[in-house]
Amino acid sequence: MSAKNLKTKPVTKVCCGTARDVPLSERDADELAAVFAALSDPVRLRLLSIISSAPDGEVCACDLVTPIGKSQPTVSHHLKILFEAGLVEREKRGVWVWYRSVPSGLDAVAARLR
Amino acid sequence: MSAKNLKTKPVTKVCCGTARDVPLSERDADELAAVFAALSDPVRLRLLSIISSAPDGEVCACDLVTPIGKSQPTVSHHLKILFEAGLVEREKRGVWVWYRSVPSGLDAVAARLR
DNA sequence: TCGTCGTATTGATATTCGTCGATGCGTACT
DNA sequence: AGTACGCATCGACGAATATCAATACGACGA
Repeated sequence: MSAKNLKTKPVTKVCCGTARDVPLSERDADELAAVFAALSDPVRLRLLSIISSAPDGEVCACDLVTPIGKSQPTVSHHLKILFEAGLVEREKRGVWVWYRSVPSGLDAVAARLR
Repeated sequence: MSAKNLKTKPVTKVCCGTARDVPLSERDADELAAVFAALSDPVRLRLLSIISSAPDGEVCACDLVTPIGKSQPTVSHHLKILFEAGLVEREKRGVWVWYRSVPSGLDAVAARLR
């Protein structure tokens, strides 16, 4: 027997609830999970951290390989994942590619945790 | 040649910085990544959502299998991951196990995104 | 038009992860 | 004791992921 029968039926709120008042739809859960997946790797968190803490707000990809301590293809791979998740943006200037963080990307995630 | 040489050297702040002023250490990155990994699955996000939005603040595990639409071992597996990440707590009462969300767990994560 | 340099992509491999059937464990009821 | 039920664990399998060497792509300079 389900324990649900031992309690009064929960009242469904119609509108104006916060994120914690109504369960996530499967679609929303998929989208949120995709962003969290992009944040679930220590290398990507460190990349994002280095980029976000840059004095100029941007970092050349060439300056990311050494501090991360992984191969260039690996760093490029992680940067691509961050980019596709909307957490960083990139701009090619000459031979170099410069990465900037997208604050609204993190803010959107943080907002859904409250 | 590194692009770093084309710019003035960044000034290192000594204290009182926010999370975005100083890059994450590898240890911190590992810890943060572990929590994000727990949040990177749609099933776990829906479980957390259902538990957080419960009127009584707690949900019996027996009432989580059907809405999730996965097998009982799978749901149990995901609940274990949420538990070990410090995102939910559990209490066994008789035959049933009741799950509650741990708001401070999510708050700690949200705080590190700002 | 070469050759060089920075970056992205490809291919391959080892590891991790999500899922479920089967099983074990503990509790409650008869 | 014996049965039934809820939950966790185990074992196995397919899928996804992190990593790197090799290579391709583009832009610059000689």
